[in-house]
Amino acid sequence: MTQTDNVIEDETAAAADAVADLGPLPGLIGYALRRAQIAVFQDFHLRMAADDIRTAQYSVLQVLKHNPGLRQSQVSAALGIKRTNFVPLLDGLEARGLAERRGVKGDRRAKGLFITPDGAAMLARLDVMVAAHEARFAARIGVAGKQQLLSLLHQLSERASDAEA
Amino acid sequence: MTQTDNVIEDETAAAADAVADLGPLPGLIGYALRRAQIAVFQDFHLRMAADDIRTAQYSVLQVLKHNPGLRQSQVSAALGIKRTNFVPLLDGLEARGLAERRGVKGDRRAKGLFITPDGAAMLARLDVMVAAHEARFAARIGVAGKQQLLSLLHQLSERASDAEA
DNA sequence: TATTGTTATACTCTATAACTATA
DNA sequence: TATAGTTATAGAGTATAACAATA
Repeated sequence: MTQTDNVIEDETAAAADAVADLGPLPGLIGYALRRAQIAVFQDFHLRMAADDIRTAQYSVLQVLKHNPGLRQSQVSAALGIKRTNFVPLLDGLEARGLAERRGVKGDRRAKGLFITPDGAAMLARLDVMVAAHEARFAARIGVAGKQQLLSLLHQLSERASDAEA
Repeated sequence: MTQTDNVIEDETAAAADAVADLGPLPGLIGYALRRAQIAVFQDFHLRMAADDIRTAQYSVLQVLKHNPGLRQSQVSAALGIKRTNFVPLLDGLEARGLAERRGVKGDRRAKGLFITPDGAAMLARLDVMVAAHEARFAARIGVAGKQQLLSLLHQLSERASDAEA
């Protein structure tokens, strides 16, 4: 019957551009950011699926490694995670023996967070995969391109000055 | 008594960098993308809050404007939204009189989507705010920086070639 | 049989209020 | 009275399975 020029059969991604006119969307920073983030995170999650680790969990392990004993609230704040949502996140890591809560001398309310030996071993393995993941995308834009990109992204996420509209 | 005025108690963002060592995270493309996307989308949502419009809704209105009569599945695919999740999204726009489903001649299963006059008027107003939003972030990185950024982001979200690892 | 739109459902992420035990 | 961690909960966003009508 109606045999339209149906080129791509990919249901979710990519097929987009060919089918419909997206208007001003591709020229918007936010739209391009979202698309790129989906592509990058998809690859990340695929590589981490075997170890059942998500981006937030990986980030927490990194912060614990670099800041042993930091208080729970400070860790969550450093990663932009609400302390209330951070509780079950850390529960999961602790239940798997990858992280640990310990008491803090001088303040019995607070808890200092630590990465366990098992967690450190896990993180070392993850870092290998993250390096491969990172290299994949760095290869697309080159070393100079990656530095340019990180610089631009950092400027976008910098706290807005009060002088701005 | 406790006069907690409208001063923003910045619990989540920004305070991060000073407190903790984030290790390799700031050097990762994915982490920088996520941070930038949060900053940009936060501004977008703040500006659109008064009109109760989200990014996905704005995107749909744009696609309907530029592709009147496109089938529902094609619109959702163009935006990377699963057709099953697209149903309630469009329901919302239709209930507000901003978009419309019409029958398609030749295929009584399909529905062609259209933006209504009210939707077009709404979109025109939104576009003014989106322009201001976009200008805010473009100002941070300059015109050349924005073009560089869009180019780099596009390269990252391009469909991976089979040649890649 | 396959496709279009739909319903139901579940899981993750994120956000708010309120509790506890300390300070 | 305020703070650190916690619980409960609700709302988005996103995922899969299955159905009815139609092709």
